[in-house]
Amino acid sequence: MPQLIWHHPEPPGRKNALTRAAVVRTAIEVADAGGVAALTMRTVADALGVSTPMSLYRYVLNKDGLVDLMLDAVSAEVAVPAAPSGDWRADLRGLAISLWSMIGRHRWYAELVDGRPPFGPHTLRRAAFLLSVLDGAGLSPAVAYASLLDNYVTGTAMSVSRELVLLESFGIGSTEDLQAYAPEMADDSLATWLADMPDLTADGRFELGLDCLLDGFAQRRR
Amino acid sequence: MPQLIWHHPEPPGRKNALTRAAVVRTAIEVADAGGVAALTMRTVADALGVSTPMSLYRYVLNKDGLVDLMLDAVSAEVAVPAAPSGDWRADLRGLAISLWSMIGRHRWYAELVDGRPPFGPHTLRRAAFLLSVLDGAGLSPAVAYASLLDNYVTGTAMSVSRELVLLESFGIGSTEDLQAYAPEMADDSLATWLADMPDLTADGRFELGLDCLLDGFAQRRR
DNA sequence: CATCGGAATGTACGTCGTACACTTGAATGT
DNA sequence: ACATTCAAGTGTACGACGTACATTCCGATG
Repeated sequence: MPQLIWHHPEPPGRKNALTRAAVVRTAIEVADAGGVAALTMRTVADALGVSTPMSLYRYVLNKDGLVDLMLDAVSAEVAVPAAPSGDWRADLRGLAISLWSMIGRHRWYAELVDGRPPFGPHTLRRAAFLLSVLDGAGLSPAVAYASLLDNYVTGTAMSVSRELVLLESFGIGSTEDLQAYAPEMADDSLATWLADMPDLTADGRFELGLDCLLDGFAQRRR
Repeated sequence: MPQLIWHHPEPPGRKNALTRAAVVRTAIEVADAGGVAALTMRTVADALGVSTPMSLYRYVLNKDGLVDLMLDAVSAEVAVPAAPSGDWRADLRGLAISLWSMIGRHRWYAELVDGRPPFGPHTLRRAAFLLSVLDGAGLSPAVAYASLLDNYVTGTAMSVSRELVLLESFGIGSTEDLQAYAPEMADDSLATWLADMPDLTADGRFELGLDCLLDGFAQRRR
């Protein structure tokens, strides 16, 4: 049974040693800059100025622990009101958009979050608020709606983030590029694909889907 | 600029050699049985009975190529009607559910699909049908709605699949287990989490969200 | 000033994808 | 029928990964 970082308090330091917070902060910077692929114990150690990755293990238990801490650290950036406002739809929308914009700053979040148990303190606090809003809105079982919402946000974010990586690594910047990769796309309705693309920002797509989902929620209250 | 497998036709074989189809089929079996983690050039080579992973490279170019071929091969399992039926909602629902159930048979699909460009022939055929249904339904820009739908399906599948892995690897099977991992969850509304869980199948959650989304679509036709 | 122990290091192992050189044996030309 | 060719499969090796384990270093304490 794997251990979780939440059971391992940071060891007390004697001098100006490394800090768990410093390790996590640096790891986040590394991942922000280079994506999940760049997040390596070695790169983080290098960025911290320590000479071997082994130094980090004292503070973060192992790489999964580091990831858990990173996930929870950026979770702290999503705004969680103290109590439901009474307008369930605004609360849900705000929560989702806040999560979405946090992920925009830390694209690696969407790729990592589903791979780890969601037991960090900030994560739990946000989940508690979400459930209470849903409960107050008469949407039950609340867990179902909560996971719908979260899955929608992280699923869309993941897809967008991967899309960006692909566009970049394959250098697809025009219709011609695309046709070079997929000649079959020239015919049929697929040709209209890119024609619609320009004014379709990721944010626009996200909010469209979010509002669709919330419409569906509205029709299922009781 | 990375090459794509679609530009590399299978090399002609002289005797009863390996086949691209055999490699892909075996790789799918490996991934079905052991998940993404088990999908290794070496494990596939072993399963095929060849002695080194290098033998596969003649047929699949590299691991990304193998993944592309696997993704497209299982894409062939989702039923794509020849033409829209006239009932856009039924068409969309059918397409989404068909994709969902395919992913149920090949859980690795959701984890890999967003990491590769979607240019396989079956994938393109399905996309073309999806776009034509959306176009006929007056949902435009069709690409936006198409990606919403696909992201919803794969996002939910990914989340469910990861959830299963977590449940298994952490052995969380009861409320007590959960509390052992996250003591804070005892208080607040979080306690109700597991209480609702029992009769919440993954399929149920999926269809609930799908219908919410489609409700939202319905309100946006023109 | 000696010693103790926590902090950081260095080395090493097994895994991954895959580059590259090599062997082997069936199909081909005469 | 035999020699030649070249594709199919093999073997070895490299750099990167996570991380186990033993070792060194150095500041705080007796």
